[in-house]
Amino acid sequence: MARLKLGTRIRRDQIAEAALALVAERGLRELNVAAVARRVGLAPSALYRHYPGKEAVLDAVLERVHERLVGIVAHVASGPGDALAALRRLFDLHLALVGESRALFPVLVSDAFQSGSAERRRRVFAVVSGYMGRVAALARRGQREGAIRRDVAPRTVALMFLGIVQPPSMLSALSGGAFDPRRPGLAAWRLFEQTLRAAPLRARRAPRSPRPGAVR
Amino acid sequence: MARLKLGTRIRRDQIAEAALALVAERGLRELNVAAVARRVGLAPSALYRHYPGKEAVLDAVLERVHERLVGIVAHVASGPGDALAALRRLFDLHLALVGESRALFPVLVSDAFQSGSAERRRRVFAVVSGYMGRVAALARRGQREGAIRRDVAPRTVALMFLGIVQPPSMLSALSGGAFDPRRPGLAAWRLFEQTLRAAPLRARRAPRSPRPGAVR
DNA sequence: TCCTATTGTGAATCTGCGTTCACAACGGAG
DNA sequence: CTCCGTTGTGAACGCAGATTCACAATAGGA
Repeated sequence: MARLKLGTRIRRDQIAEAALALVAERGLRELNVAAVARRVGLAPSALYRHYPGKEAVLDAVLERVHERLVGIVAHVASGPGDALAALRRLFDLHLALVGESRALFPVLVSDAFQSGSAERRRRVFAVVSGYMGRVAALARRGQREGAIRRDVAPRTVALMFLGIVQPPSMLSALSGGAFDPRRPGLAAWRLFEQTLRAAPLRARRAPRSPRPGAVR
Repeated sequence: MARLKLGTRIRRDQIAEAALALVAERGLRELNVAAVARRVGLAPSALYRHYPGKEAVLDAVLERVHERLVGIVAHVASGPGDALAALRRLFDLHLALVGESRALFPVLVSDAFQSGSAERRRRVFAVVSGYMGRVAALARRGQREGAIRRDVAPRTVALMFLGIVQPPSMLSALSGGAFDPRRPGLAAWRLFEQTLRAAPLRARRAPRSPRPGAVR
């Protein structure tokens, strides 16, 4: 083994990064301490100098995914155009991520389903709802800008956004890449986008009355 | 242990049923041969008289879930009303199932993500796309009936349907029941339903020309 | 009733994996 | 240069769970 000695701050980073990459490349099944250690260039036992155990490593991975998701939304939101354009970019980014990282996000959610630990489920739940909260905020901005109809709750928009992204991702990951999520995903996206825009056009005719079809 | 001796046909059924129930109640983590055998009233070793191994049991469970899904769609499709009403019932059934069976379906999908076996992934993929195919067929019927707009590919409808159902299910399962999928799910559904109905009304004005907003 | 294939049992085995431990090597502070 | 806390190592331990095996009990036909 490499006899290099590094500070624990650096090692923690390396280990989390290696674990993240392993999950992305080979799935959670392959995530054992031995594999992570090998990837970093350490003996398995060395890992315990920097993390109390495997669970803690997984927590660190989850934390990274969380940061990544938050970062992506922030990046997309700060780009040009209205909120709807930002959502579209988010959609593209999401599908691209699935292609290169083997549905890392669904994989972590999957783990939460199986892990007996209620604590881990709570954490994953927090990450997902945090993400949805940010998407909802983007939707709210879109409503203020007039790009998105106002008779839909921002949370509903976020939920549906997730619904547009998730199934294509899932199918792509399940098929091992044989199923290309771009095409069917895009069709669903177009319909979604069209739906989000639709109402304001009609709303101009009857500006005030809360129409019976309103969704809240 | 119960000294009862039964034919292998019956035992296979019992074992698959017990495994299915275990997954639904406690998740995949708890699905070990010992637990399954205990539930059937057998010693763990007896299980191997009827299945070659644990993998085969899981396959049988997947098969049952497949049958159940197909059955649900068939049941819903044979009910009263148009295809849109049937889809609505399917939506309700799905959410109800999540409540009582701890997101059995996502759990199996989750397993496929983690299982190294490409064979299992293929099987789960087949089940999911089979299900989607049937939903698409329902959507096609809806288009023939005039209940669903015709400028959307049936497969896109099926994909979006899955997208409407999946996120609420996931959040509910993750939160351990604290998150009630009914309310936000229903809001998304209403928007979805409204979207599916919308176009034909506008199409009457310009019956022929493939409008630019058409989604295929 | 007896016989035999089938089904059931408990103990033993095997394996993968997380974790611990006693000891060695490193590297910066003094 | 020396010392000591930090980091790294290989071997060993413990455990959980799948699988095997030699043997016992059962059921149904001859």
